[in-house]
Amino acid sequence: MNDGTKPARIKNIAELARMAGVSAGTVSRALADKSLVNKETRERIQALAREHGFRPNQMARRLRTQQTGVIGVVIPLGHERRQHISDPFFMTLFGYLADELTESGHDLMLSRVIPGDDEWLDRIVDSGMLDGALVIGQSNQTEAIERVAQYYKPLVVWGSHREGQVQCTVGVDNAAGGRLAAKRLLERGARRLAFFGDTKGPEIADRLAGAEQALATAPGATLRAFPTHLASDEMASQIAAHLDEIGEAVDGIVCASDIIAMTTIRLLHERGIAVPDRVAVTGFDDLPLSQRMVPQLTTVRQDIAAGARAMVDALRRRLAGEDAPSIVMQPELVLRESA
Amino acid sequence: MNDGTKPARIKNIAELARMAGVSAGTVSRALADKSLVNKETRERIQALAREHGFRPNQMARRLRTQQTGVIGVVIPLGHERRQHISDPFFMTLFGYLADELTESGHDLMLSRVIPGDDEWLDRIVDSGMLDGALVIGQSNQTEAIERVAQYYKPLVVWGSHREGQVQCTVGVDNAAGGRLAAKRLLERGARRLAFFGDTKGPEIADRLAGAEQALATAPGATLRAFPTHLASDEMASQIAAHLDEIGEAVDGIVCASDIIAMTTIRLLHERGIAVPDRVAVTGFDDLPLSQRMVPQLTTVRQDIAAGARAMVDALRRRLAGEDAPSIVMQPELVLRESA
DNA sequence: ACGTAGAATGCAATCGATTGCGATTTTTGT
DNA sequence: ACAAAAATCGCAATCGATTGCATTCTACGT
Repeated sequence: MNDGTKPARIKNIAELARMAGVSAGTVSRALADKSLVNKETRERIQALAREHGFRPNQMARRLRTQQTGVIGVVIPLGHERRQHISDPFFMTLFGYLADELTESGHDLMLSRVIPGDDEWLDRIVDSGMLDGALVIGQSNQTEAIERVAQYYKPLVVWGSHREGQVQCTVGVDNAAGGRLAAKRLLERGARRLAFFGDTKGPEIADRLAGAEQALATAPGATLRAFPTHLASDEMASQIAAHLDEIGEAVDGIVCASDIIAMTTIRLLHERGIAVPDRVAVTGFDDLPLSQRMVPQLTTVRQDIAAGARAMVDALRRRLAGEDAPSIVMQPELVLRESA
Repeated sequence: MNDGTKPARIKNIAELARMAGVSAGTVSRALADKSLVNKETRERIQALAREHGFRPNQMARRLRTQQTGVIGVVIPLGHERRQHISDPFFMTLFGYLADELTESGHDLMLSRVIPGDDEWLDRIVDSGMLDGALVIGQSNQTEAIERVAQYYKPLVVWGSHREGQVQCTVGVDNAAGGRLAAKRLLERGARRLAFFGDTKGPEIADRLAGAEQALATAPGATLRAFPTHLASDEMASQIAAHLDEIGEAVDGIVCASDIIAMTTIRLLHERGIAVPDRVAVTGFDDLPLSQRMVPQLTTVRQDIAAGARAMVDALRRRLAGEDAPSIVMQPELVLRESA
């Protein structure tokens, strides 16, 4: 700004080397601060680089060193095309993952998946741009993931763990979570339950299965499942339709996510149906917003921060060549006002 | 699976070339599906590649072609270190950006910024890994961004536009938004206003300034600003402290974000203070959740999807060498229940 | 049968940084 | 003062794909 001689832009190490009167190799070593090169020249070169704002080309460095420092975060959109990525749960998990990964010096590349393609994950992990990959949610792509997991080690998946599975998953016991929610409703005296959620992916399917198991303890109780999307616009109208169909016939609703629960409560409120007095509602996830709403949400807590830590930890181990096993976390019922 | 001869893993184009009995160059062209190579050999090579699951190394391709197909999305954490990234507004914007960018065939790399460093943005844009960069929020880093914008063209920033600024920004007119919110409260009859928000970044500062301007139209009205963080944990206790300090002395609150508004309403509810009857509250952003809460939030709408589109559009123009100007969108007051 | 347009492929340079190894200089030991 | 050890530094190969240019081969016209 204050001196007219703006330093010429340097485009590569060779050029800097010429300016400094040394070889490219020396510059490379100097910039890496290796003790192999003389302290004085090292500092001189570093100063020169700083002065000209030179930074070595990462692409070349990565090609040569064969490691990228980049972790891929992949969100499969098997069903529900749009807006999935805006889902607060994924976003929150993603945020924590970003925190953890940047902390350990990794960059982070986001990929959404083009549905209808069979080799999406292969393409991502074989691209040679990634040191490892994190898959957020299995959607309906469990087999595709399983296939890749057989040959690609540094891969960790958020989702349900099935017996005999090769892929390393981190997630809560969704069935247990479903049981907790339904049990709570039954204990409050509800007998005619509904389940709102899309069971095409294994995770939500497990939650429904858990809720059904809980019924066994309460003779005469019933449960009916209503497919409900996560994409926010359709969700509201779908839920409205469900509520109309249900009428007075339900006194407890197990929702597959906090967002569904939130919308359900709002729609019940519009219809003048008191929550939890006439109908009790449970959520799933325990997002931050669930304690900020009115009424506060009774929900099944997944510890997202802990989950993110576990995923990154497992990935780190796998990057180091160890063999990290799957982790199944136990969900926890958080009692608040809605049920 | 059904045949024991698992195809050997191919690691580069040269190897595939040897197998196919052609040169590396031909393989490269065949994989790129160039008509320059004979249709038969082309298909033979493609089939061979598919069979062995070979995919060319992106790092090498990018080094050679000098373009990465990757757009950096940068979130500066000038103040408020932790959890900023989990802020729903940023996350929502980020989600839309991801949608837009993947749609146009770009990958997307996320970087959070190490505060206290002066050259964070230089490091990112000079790394040679990015075709362009999107900065989400200026925080208190406006000067650093401005400096980089002077030499790095493919850069678009979400935030406030100032006169004479080089950086290309996309954002709403925050002052106008602040005016809208305050005006609404005043029209409802409120006279003693409060503003909840952290004015260290230019965006929130503009909102406060706008609210103050609106006071001029209402003689005798007052406004007091209370610094309020966005990071969710401290926010609640800060707001609680503000409410205690305020007591009965306030009848309208302009909140700098929907999240702040949501928490404020919840805390007012706990204290038995009716919203909007005793105290009216406005939000800012119009996040999806603001229409899902009880009471629904009266808020200043930023069209996040349109903003994301505008950012990507400006970036695309800049990548093509054109000179896209800043965009200031007009905010819109959404009347619902809270004010 | 011969020259030549045109199609198909090979050759080798290139992108920019890293690094093993050898060459040169400086320092140390006696 | 001389040999040996240590400190510096340069050379050149390497990572893997792309691409301009040269070369070979085929086919066609006359």
